[in-house]
Amino acid sequence: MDFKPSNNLCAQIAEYLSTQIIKGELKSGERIKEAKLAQELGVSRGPIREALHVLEKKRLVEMTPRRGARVTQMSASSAASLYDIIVELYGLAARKAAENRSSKDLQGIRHALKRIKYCANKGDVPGYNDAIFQLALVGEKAAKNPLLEQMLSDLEPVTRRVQFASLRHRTEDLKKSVAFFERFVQCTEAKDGEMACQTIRAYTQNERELALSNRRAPSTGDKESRGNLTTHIRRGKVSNGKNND
Amino acid sequence: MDFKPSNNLCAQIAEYLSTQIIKGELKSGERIKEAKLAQELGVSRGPIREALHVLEKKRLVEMTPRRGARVTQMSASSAASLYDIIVELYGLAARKAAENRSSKDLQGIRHALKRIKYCANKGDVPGYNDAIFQLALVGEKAAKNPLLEQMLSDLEPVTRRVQFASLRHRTEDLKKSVAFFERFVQCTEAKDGEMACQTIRAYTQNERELALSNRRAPSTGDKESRGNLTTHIRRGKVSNGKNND
DNA sequence: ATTGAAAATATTGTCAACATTCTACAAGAA
DNA sequence: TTCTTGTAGAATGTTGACAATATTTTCAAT
Repeated sequence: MDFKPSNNLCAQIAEYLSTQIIKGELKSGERIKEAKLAQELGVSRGPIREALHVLEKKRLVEMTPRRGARVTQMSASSAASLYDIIVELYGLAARKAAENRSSKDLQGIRHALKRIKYCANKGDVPGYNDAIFQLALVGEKAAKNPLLEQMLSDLEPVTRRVQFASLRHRTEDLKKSVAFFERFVQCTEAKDGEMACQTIRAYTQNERELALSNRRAPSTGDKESRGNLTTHIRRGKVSNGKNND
Repeated sequence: MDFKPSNNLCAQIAEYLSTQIIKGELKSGERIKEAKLAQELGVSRGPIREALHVLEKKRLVEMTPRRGARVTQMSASSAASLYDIIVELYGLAARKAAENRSSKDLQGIRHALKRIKYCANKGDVPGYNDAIFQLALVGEKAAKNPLLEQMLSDLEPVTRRVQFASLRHRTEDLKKSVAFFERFVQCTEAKDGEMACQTIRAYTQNERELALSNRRAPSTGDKESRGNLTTHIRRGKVSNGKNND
């Protein structure tokens, strides 16, 4: 029922940059110059600046006072750090979700599971990824912990980035993951928080191993060679083509 | 060795507002108007805006697109949410700290413990609180997980706010906490991560009970009655008194 | 050729003004 | 009286310009 304000120029810019960083088109450690970006996007430096702050909050860029913004470095160790944390946080979320879920939450969870299975069978990896985050979303809502929900959603871009950087997700991996999710949903139906927590922890640990074992090229680029962008972001009704994220 | 750039006007403003919110001088749900603040502090709206974004990242204010910024609401349930999370996160930090600490880290940890005991014996509650966060700081560093370190330090203001909102910390509570910390340091010396984790989890759970049982008045103020401020923040070399945080 | 300082350039920090949108209050009709 | 609607005021979003600072380049001296 809540329509997007859809006006925030800075939110649009943040979204745009976020995608660029996750997909690796902006490389680790690459510098982001406000003036240049402003000119390229056809906006002023104010919104750019705010967008960079948003990305800093999501840990996709790092800003140093008089030194500007750089894309956050993604190493194997930082990926390990991330997984150490989300093992705990997703585990907590799973426990709380199983304990506190309403019947309506359960519906949403079952629906998300169905979608995951569908994509896994089809071998649709991007769809599968989106479905996973969809399940995470409804699960977080079911956990009835707003702060946790916010923290995990703040962490989502980094997680996506790590996942994108690892060329995993062969069909067999997908099938294995589906088993975890099925068990999680069973626990949630039974309101068995402890078991749900263990299941999701095991799943996340498994993800961790997969992500750490096969990673893409380091891509620690310092040069600013990146696909020249022609998509100018304008306020108003322009470039609102994709609203589903 | 790293001196603060210490120039950031917006960082100073954020620090100032942060204190105001933690101490309850800016009440829950109170609206923060950019123009008014800018005039009061004698600066432009730009830095105010950025400071508000920083506070949003630290979850002390909430910003809605065309609706401005408000001080985040602090209820009993949000305090519970917070503790659910930091039980996990501090537990993880404790385990990693015990496992990965260097001997130099151990020195810092022992030093912090000594300070905690000193303040607890003197009954110096503010000093005790600072000492606790000092221990947390060196512990987080010892854990060798930069992301965790950052997340916990982002969470510190909210934690301080919750602690301030609960009028606990009778001397007996302090003593009890000290016992936890002593055990934690023993575990860290022995590099027993599992035991360190359990200890800190138990401590945090205990803190949670204390914080939730005795809380101050709700203070859900909507009126803008607040001590008029005369401390003008200026850029340059003014108000650089404290560099150690 | 190398090193150092100083000028030149580039980039971020800050400001004041304009544009847009929300809120509140009042006036009028049912 | 109560609900709707229009207008005035206030607050935020955005912009371009100026100031302060970091980085790079240039040039001279060893």
